[in-house]
Amino acid sequence: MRSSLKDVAARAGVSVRTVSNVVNGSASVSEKTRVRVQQALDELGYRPNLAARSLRAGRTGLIGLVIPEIHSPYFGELAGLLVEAAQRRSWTVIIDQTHGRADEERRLLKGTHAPIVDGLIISPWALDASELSKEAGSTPMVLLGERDPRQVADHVAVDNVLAADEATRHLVETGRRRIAAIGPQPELRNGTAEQRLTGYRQALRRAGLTPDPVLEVPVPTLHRTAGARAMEELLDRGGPAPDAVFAFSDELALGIMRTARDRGVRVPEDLAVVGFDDIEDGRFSNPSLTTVSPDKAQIAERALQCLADRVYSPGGGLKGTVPPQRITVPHRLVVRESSRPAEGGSRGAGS
Amino acid sequence: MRSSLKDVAARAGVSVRTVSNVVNGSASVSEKTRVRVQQALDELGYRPNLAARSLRAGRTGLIGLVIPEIHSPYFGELAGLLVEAAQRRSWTVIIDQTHGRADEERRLLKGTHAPIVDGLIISPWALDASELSKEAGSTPMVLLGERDPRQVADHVAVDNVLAADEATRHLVETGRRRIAAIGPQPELRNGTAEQRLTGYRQALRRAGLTPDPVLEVPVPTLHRTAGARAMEELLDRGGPAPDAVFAFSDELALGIMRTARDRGVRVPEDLAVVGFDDIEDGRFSNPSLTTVSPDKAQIAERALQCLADRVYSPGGGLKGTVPPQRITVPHRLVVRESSRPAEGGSRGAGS
DNA sequence: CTGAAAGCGCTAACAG
DNA sequence: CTGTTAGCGCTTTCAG
Repeated sequence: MRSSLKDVAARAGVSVRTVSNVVNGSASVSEKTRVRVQQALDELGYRPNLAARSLRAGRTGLIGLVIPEIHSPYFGELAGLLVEAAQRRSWTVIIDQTHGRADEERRLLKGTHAPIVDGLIISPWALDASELSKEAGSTPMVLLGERDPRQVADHVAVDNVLAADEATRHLVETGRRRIAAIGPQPELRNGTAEQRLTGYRQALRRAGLTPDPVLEVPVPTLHRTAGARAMEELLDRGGPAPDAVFAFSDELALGIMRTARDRGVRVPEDLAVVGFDDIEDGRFSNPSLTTVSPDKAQIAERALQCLADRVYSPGGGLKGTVPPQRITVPHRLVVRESSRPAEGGSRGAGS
Repeated sequence: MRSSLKDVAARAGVSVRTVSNVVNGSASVSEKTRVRVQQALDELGYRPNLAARSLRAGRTGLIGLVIPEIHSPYFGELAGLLVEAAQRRSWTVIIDQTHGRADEERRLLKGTHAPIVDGLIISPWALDASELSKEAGSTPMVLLGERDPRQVADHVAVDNVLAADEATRHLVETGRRRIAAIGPQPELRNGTAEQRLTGYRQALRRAGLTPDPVLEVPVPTLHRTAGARAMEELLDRGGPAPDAVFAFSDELALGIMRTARDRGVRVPEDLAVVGFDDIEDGRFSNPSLTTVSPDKAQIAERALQCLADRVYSPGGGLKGTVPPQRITVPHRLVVRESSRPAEGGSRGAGS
């Protein structure tokens, strides 16, 4: 059995109050007793009981991270960064996956963990912001990469329109003309794909090109398989082949490159490819992948900052007095082999 | 403010005891009062306070997952599966990363979360089993992929010696003779790399080949970069070039293939490559990667089963009466393009 | 079938 | 500077 404050107090011949003070440094304790108590603490291997502490404090020190899937490279990297940022603030992270399903998003917000976490960070796919905030009740919540017209919660995201515009412009500037967009997800309530589509079209128009619906290929998921399949579709449609693709995620892009290879389409000579997310695979793929790189560390840091602002402030709850924030995190375009102008072929390491 | 049992009781005009019974179905309640209480419950949107419940029960419903890094593809996939398996048992998972550092492994076991979790699943790199069990104290613990001569804790792992043997044999059978092993990690206390090396040598000897120390390249980590660097080293050493590589992880293998490409070494024609882990990237890489595929779902399931056996049994603690188990999970060799006999070239999808 | 009350371990208000 | 004690919300023993 683990020893409690009472046990330690008995052993040190002081009251629990004093022991508590020593443990937390909450009030001044005479050096003599402090040493004695510390010794008893060590001897008994005292560890505070978190449940009791939470019950008292009304806070658990846990925050929930709700994402579509842990094993996806993008969310995996993000989750890792969030766990570390949380650690710095003495928070512990509970991770849950929704697989992008509405019922799971709903369940995780209200049912399973809402009562136990101090706050939530969620990357929603199926639910829109107002429904999310309804489910979350009064638990402070930060949305990742979600559009929220009515501003009901805090947001942290890159400027998706701008980023997609830059990616597309890069393709235009390297001489591409039939630029496809693989990644729109009409069924999702998440605005991300929509924003990237907007940026893509915007860049085309600015370059004097007309967006062609045939070149906009929707996908059911952002996985490699979906990318591979979408590319097959695109090639099978007949008509003039695309000479570039802007993929809404790196995973899609990797699937696209796989299909290209299977069909004898050379990347980047015949087809330039740009992805989004800057996952590690893309740095080592063959060819290496040009991509939009969001500052993930900053996403993690700012999201936690938002939560902290609410959890530790009096009127901080979601329905409290702290106004919802919209935080835009920087991104940059990383050019690698998959979109290099066709001069040196595909051989050779990227810089 | 969230409503408590007392609030509900007051509203329904009954005692807290009765409300508690309705919530938990723990004793029989007359239909009439049950309905009345249920109504009060709904009206107030009652949610049990987990902290209080844990304080009472002495259990938190949380389990800790301690892995080197969340964002690695292998651990990401495993973490996802564990979270789901835990959900089925009404457990919630806390994930922490050690980056393979001894101090982090120690800290996470004893300091930060040990007091709050009901059990631990750990994939150790830096600490050996007996030190781990010392740090964990009496918290039930399951080790993933770790050798433990003194059997101080439960284990779940594939048969690494056998798996490495099979992978190497496959290379021998497709006509390779100078087979390198990239992945030994002498500094790590984790026995995994060592076991894979044993299996590799064993297969070579059985085929009448003599293990050559020059072909055994140690690595500092299991990342792509380390693989790329190790391959460069191997090629720069001079002497006859290897015609195959057994990499101790898929990530290493992907780095190796990257270097091969940069150096003009064709895979699989000039160099066959086999990895370990069966991560998703390997299915979409160019060429696709032959690998040893451990049954990850079963690893997750069995690990949780072990924990459940201890947490829910009277003498179940780590130092209790339940004897430590050693569970071996199945694996299979998945042959893809990277090790195909050099006949059809690298073009064409793998089956 | 239901009520009263003890107590899980901790913190903090109140005394001394 | 330190002891005493109430009470966080819940489960459960003991009565009725």
